[in-house]
Amino acid sequence: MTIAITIRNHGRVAQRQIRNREALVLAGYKVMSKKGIDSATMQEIAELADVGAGTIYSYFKSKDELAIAVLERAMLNLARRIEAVTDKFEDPAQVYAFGIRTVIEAATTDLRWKQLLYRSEVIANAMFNAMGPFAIRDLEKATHAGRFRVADARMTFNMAAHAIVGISLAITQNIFNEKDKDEAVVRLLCMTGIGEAEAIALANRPRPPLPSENTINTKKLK
Amino acid sequence: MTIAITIRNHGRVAQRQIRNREALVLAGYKVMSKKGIDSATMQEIAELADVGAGTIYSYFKSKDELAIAVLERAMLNLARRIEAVTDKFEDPAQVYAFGIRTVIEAATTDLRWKQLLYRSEVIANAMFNAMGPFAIRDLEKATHAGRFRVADARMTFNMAAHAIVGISLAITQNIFNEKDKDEAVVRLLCMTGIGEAEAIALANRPRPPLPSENTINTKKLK
DNA sequence: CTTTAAAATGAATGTCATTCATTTTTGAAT
DNA sequence: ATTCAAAAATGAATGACATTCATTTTAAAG
Repeated sequence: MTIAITIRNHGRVAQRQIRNREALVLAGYKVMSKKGIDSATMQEIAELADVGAGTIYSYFKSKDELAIAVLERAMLNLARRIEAVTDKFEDPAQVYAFGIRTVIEAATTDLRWKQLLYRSEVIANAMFNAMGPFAIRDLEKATHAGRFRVADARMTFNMAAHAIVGISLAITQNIFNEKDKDEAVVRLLCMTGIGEAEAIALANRPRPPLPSENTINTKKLK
Repeated sequence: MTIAITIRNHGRVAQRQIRNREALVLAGYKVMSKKGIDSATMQEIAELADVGAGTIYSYFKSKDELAIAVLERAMLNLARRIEAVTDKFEDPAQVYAFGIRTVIEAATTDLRWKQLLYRSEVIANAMFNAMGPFAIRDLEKATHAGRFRVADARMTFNMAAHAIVGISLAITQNIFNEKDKDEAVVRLLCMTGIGEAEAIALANRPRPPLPSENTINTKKLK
C-alpha cells in the first residue's frame, strides 16, 4: 500500500519536473540564441519561463549546465532532421558527408547558432553528445562497408566536432570565406582515412533539402 | 629639431611599454597556468607583476586579450623548441607530424597547459596565430614535395588546431585514454589527404627528444 | 626649476551568478 | 473538508570580480 502511494507520487513529481525543465531549456534557448550565452542573464531566462530566478537552480547546477542542455537540444533537433533525409541514402559514407555539411551550413547561416559558437568547447561537447550516436554509427557503418578507414569512430567524431565548431566560428568571423565550406568538408572527410581524391568526390555529391524545423521526428535511433 | 625630440621621446615610451607588457604577460602566464584562466583574478596578476590593477588595462583591453597574449607566448615558445628539433628532418611531412604529436603531448602532460585548455576557442586561436606560420609552412612544403595533399594549408591547420585542443581536453578529462594519442595523431595526419595507411606509417616514426624549456631559440622564421 | 603630457593607481562601480531563509503548493491521510 | 509534512518555488541578499576613472606620480623637455 505504502509502496503504491510512493510510486504514484514519484511519478507525478517527475512528470512536473520534466515539463518545467523543458520550459527552462526552451527559454534558455530563446535568450541565449538571441544574445549569446554570456550575455544571457539567468534573470531574463527565468522571467521568460515565468519562474523565480532561484528556480532554475533546482533543475540545473549552474548556468553552464543549462547552456549545455540548450545546445544539446538544438543539436539533437538538427540531428533528427538530418536523419530524416539520410534515411534514404544508399552509401553510408554519404550519410556522414551530408551530416557534416549540413551542420556547418546551420552553424554559419543560422543567426541563432552564430550566437552560441563563442563558447566553443561547450558547443563541441554538446555536438559530440547529441549528434555522436548518429555520427559514430555512420562512421562505423561506412568503415564496415569498406568506404571509410576509421579505427576509433568515437575519437574521430570527437575531433571532427571540434574542427567543425572551429571552422564555423572562423567563417562567421570572416577569417574564412563562405565558399571555403566545401574545402572544410573535404578535410573532415579526409579524417576518415579515405584520401583527398575520394573525399572531394564525396563532398561534391548533390544534397537534397532539409525538412523544416518544426517537423520534429521523434523516431528512436536504432 | 622638434621632430627629433618627438622621435626620441616616442622611442623611450615604446621601450618601457614593451618591458612592462612582457612582465604582465609573464605574470598572467604564471597565475593563469596555476589556477586556470577563469579563476585567475586581475588583482592577483597585477600584484605579481607589482603594478596597480588598473595598469593592466593600459596594455590590454580586457582579461581575454591578456589571456590571448599569454597563450600565444606559450605557443610560440613551444613552436620554437619544436623547430629546433625538426630543423634537421629530411621529410617535410615528418616535420608536421612531429609538431602535432609534440603539441598534444605538451597539452596533456604539462599541468600548466591543462589549466588553460578549458577556454578552447581562445587556446585554439592562439595556437593558430602563434604556431600557424610554422605549421602552414610545413603543410605547404610537404604538399609541394608531393607528400601531402592540402589545397588550403591555412584552413587545414585552423581545423587541426581546434581538433588538437578538443582531443587534448578530452584526454585530460579521461574521456579518452593516454594511449589514444597515437590514433589522434593518425587522424590529424589523415586531414592532409594522405589516407590512413600512410598516416599510420608517418605517426610511427621515432621521435627525438625536445630541447629544454629555457633554451629560447630566437631564430627568425625564414 | 617649471611645465606638460603620459602612465600608473586603486578605490569605487556595476553586473551578474548563485545562495538560502521564507513562503507556497502539493497530495496523501484522516 | 481539513491537516500536515515534504517538495518546490521564490526573490532579496550576497559575494566575486572585471572594469572604470578621478587623482596622483613620473619623467622628458625647455
